[in-house]
Amino acid sequence: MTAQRASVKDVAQLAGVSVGTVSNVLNRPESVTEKTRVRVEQAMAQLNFHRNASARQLRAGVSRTVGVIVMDVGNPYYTELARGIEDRLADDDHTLILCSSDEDPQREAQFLRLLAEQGVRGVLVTPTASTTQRLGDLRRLGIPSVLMDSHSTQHTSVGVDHVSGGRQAISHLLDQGHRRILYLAGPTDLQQTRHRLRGAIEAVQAAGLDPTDVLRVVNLPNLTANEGQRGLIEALDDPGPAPTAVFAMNDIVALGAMRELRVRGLSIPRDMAVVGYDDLYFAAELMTPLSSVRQPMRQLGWAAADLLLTEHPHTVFQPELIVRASSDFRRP
Amino acid sequence: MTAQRASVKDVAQLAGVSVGTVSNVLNRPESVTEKTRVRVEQAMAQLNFHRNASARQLRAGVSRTVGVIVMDVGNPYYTELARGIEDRLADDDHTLILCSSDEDPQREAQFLRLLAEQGVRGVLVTPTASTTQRLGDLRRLGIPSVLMDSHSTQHTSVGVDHVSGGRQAISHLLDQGHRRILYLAGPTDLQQTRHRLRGAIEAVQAAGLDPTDVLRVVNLPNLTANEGQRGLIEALDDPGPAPTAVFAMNDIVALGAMRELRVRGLSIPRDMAVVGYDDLYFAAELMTPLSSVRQPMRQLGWAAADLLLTEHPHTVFQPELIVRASSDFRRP
DNA sequence: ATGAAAGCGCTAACAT
DNA sequence: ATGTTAGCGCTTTCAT
Repeated sequence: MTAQRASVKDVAQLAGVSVGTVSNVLNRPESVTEKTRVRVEQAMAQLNFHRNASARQLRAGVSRTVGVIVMDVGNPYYTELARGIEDRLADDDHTLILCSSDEDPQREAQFLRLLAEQGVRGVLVTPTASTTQRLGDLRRLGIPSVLMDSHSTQHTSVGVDHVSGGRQAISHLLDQGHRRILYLAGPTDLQQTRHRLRGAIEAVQAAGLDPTDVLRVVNLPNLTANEGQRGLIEALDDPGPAPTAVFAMNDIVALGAMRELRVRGLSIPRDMAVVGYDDLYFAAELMTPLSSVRQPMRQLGWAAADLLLTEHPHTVFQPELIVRASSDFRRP
Repeated sequence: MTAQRASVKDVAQLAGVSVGTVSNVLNRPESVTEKTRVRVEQAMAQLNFHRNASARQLRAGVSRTVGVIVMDVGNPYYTELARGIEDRLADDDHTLILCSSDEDPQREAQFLRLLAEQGVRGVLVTPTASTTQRLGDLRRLGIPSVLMDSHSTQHTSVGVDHVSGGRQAISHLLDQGHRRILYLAGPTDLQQTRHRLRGAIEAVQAAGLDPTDVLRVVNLPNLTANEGQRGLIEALDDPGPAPTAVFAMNDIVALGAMRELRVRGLSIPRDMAVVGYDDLYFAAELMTPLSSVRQPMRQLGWAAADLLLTEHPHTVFQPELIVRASSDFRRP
């Protein structure tokens, strides 16, 4: 009763053909007589045959699996990205192993090793700082990779223009009359952090102001709600003039910041305006609907997978600021 | 310059030993002289050797990968579940392939086939209706499976007591004076849908009331915010007395329902109380903080993986109602 | 302690 | 159109 896995050999035997013919039915059905094909297929069904992917890949040398490493699977932003990848991969009958680095370079390295051992067809990564070097190792193993949500001259990548995103957010806040703005940023070794800062600085300069007067940056080690809350506390408890607006690295960080504002009885956006990033699906439904910079994550994922499979180059995607109540107030 | 993957053979050659010895270094390092071990390890490092998981698995017959199929990776509830699984698997050096069935039995079947071909060590599933039969096929292939967030006498499973969850939610609403309650449910073929309904009915009966008077059920084909909104529209546009409270299948459905209430200018909880399910991390930060039934998803995932690996049985987990503003109003 | 060799299931090149 | 067979990289006896 413990029927083990049937192999091509078993199928061949039952169908009264050779293993080569079974393989042909599997891979080149047109080269097989209708009659024998049907017979083999019946044998397969009868034995509940599933081809052994390990053996197949060992022989063929290439797998139909792609590794995807995102910074945080708990963040809907990244699952949406994964969805886009999956859409594209499904078209070519590939599948995906999804890993969450949790922004931890060690975990990331661990996963890269695992994926290399699995012999994946390629790797798609939203990189942490130290990623790029390790991808060189992979490439030397013949495993291509694509950076997502990031830009690199050394590696293929699909990117979003984070400079533009930062510029849009800060321009908007400046337009609303803010002159002291807190940037709740990620770690500085994250490209997104730096690019958005650059955009922020550009926006301030374009308004004829001095960035060092206007911008205050707090770098958070993790992009969680708790960290966002902690970052805001740190900034508010600091002596000196308090900021009147917050630009958060993502909506989850913004969520934490807004929580703290509520705890302190500060009104959003009158006492403090807030702009997030990613425009997650619940942004519009928060206690104060959250302004946010929307990114086309699904398309981005699609493009990344397409780039891996076909090497068609893709252009840089553009983010778009969505203004909602959390920043919709013009300071006198 | 196109250095291909190094194999044990290459390592053996460089180290001047046999492949068997290399394998021993990998799998039984204690059976090898310190001196040769070091030499082999150096050779590995020099060649950037990664063992080929396909070959390894083909030979060994078992893989260190576990398949996980959840209903919707976009829902943080399920990614939290996946985190729990991963926690447990990492302890035994296993990894996970994460798949999202999107509540589509066809997709689910597709993934099960894929996982079988990959020869995964086991499969963990949050099942749709038709799952259980297909798991029989897997078992016949020697691949064990564990149902999560569900209960079955035919399969190993780790469950949450959804009857209790439904009972807690409805008892609370009855306590608040509600006598016409809308249950925005999932498809009836989902066990969770049925169990929570049973709990709801028990609660109504325990209050000495007639369930058919009190409860109105709308089954949603998909558990999305848009469906939740649509379901509420359907119920509100229905002639006859409108409900005064909504019990939603999950927080995302609740989100959609609350959106529609806002569109209509109805006040939560005065005009309509809302209770969700899962207690997602943003539930407390919504426009009206959402009451919700919290489930210990991370522990559940941990238990599921533990069950697969060790066959230690686990008890049924208990949900807990968290009351917030969305239902915190006693009707006169 | 180390080496030699068989074989896991499959594919593809070659033979019939 | 179908059969035969070598070999992918690894682990695991069995010798030495």
